[in-house]
Amino acid sequence: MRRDIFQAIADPTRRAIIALIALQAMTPNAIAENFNTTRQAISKHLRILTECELVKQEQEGREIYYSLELEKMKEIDKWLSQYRKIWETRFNQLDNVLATIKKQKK
Amino acid sequence: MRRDIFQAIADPTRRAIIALIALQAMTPNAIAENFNTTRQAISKHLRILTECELVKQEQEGREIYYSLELEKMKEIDKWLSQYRKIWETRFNQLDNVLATIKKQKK
DNA sequence: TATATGTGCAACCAATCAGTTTCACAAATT
DNA sequence: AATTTGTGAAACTGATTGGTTGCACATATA
Repeated sequence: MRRDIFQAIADPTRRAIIALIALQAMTPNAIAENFNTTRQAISKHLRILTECELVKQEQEGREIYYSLELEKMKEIDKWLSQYRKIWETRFNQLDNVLATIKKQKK
Repeated sequence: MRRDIFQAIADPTRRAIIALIALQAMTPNAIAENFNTTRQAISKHLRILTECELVKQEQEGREIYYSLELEKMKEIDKWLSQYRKIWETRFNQLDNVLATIKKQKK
């Protein structure tokens, strides 16, 4: 099933999961311990995150380790970059204005 | 009303609105012309975007101009930066590995 | 082999969401 | 003064969401 990354990161619990598994892979049970919900609710969140490939799984015996797929996070960065370009340009323009003012003062 | 930015950008129509008004302020009518929905639906999206301060309004007679609040977009960038840090570190680590391999070849 | 453990899936439910239609109202135009 | 134009708000609707409970099933452990 296709999934939208932006819709995936819209939920605060899912963002917290992402933060948790960013540095080390974790099992659903271990992840669920950090939240005030059932294991099944976390399992559903993990399914959504996996479906949009923000998270990958690795089976190890009966345990499944979930970890962050950083490559996919870059897609958000890519989307954001078009706006970053704008605010950097505006910042430079402001910089020029300030430089001009400074010059005129001299 | 408080609003979550991530929930606001989850909707594809709202992301399209953001893209539209990123470079120039626009009225709801002008924005709605670009979509296949009613003006009222766009009005609702604009309300949500305004509530989380991703978008600001400027009244001009009976017209209201909506434009992007770049400052707020930076909050997404800030959230993303913790993960950018990780992928940059990993990239450098990979870089070191490659450098070592290259050295050994010599 | 019997039991415990780790996990995903399906069915259900209340809440929220995105959209429509209808209305209200102020500012511009005739 | 009457009409048109630009807009937001309210009420309603079907779809989606996040959560729960109950179940199934494979892998460990006793």
